[in-house]
Amino acid sequence: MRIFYRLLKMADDTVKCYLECCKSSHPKLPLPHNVPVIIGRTPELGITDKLCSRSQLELTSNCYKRYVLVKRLGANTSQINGIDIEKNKSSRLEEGQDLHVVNGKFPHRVYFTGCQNDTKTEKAVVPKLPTKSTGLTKSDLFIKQPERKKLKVSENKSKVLNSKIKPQEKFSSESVYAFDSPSPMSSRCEKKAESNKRAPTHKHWSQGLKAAMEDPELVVQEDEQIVVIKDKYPKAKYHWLILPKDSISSTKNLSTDNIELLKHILKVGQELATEVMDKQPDVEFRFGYHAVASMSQMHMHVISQDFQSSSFKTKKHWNSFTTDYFVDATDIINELETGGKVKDRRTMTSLLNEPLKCHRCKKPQKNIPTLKKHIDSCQK
DNA sequence: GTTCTAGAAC
DNA sequence: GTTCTAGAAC
Repeated sequence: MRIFYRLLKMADDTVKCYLECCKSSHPKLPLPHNVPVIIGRTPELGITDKLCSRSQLELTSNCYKRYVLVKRLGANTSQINGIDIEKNKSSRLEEGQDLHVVNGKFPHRVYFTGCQNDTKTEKAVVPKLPTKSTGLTKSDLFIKQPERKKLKVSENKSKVLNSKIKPQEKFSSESVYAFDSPSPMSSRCEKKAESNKRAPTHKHWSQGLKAAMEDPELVVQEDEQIVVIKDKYPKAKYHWLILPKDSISSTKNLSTDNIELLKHILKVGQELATEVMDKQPDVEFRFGYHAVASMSQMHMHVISQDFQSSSFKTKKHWNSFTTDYFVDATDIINELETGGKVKDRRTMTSLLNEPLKCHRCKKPQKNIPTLKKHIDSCQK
């Protein structure tokens, strides 16, 4: 037991957790290890939206295991990576995941710093805990936020990094979707964490696209609004993803403000497809979004309809691109233009278990190998 | 999202 | 026996 408490103390001494506003609307908020911190419609967070409860969420960090438990107390929904948190239930929030405090608004993230000796973190003195015994208020938790580094702005002109479009069968075997961007921890602490299997330093797999967006091996084109990447596991001869540079975790968080962006994404996708079809008129493309995407950071698929790829392996792969689970980009745009929001499609996940059938002739298929043979020859 | 693998299906 | 899949783990 003593060892257990010593380990907990070590975690508390060396790793600190902070809640950061993605829009920099307020200073970062320390989340002391294992101490529930309540956030909501308070002056400290700058949230005035009445749909947000004053006690919307209870956050309890685990600095040792590097995650935060998020319990929803408020009546309206909160989301982690676009997925609703049920009332009075706790969901796990990991570094890099998006936490929307209410109704897809007020994006925040958590991060963990390394040790106290780390020069990047030494200014971030963790205040005393907001317990009744300390008598401190929530505002006591706020501290001065270091100035953010300005990001480089891309050139205005669309930049084609790899204009020669080839079928996507020869990708690097490097793990592109594994998190590999710089950690805020110092190298000394990285080594320390690396040696501790129970304190993983990598981000959740669902954050892999964000790293992929910065990988020159994958990026084929970009402009000031979007990035086009090759899908690392293409499900057809041609399969790209187009992602906005602004942080938008899923289609569910879209508003009418994003209509022009969505039209731009579609236009870029259509131009890519046209480049292929000019040389191969028989190649067909679709442009769309998964009803419920697994990977964070909204992305539109540009995918040829041959489905000839060694990465296409499962019923889920097939149904995600050939049933209504694949939502045409034009449908998403229309929904925003007519209703101001995107339909909630969470119930559509059942489509992923539908029996296999050919997307052209609709003939049922026994299994994946049979389906693959069939679609190679089916002309409808 | 992928990988791995036990057990079902053949 | 081999092939295939679904679900757990990551």
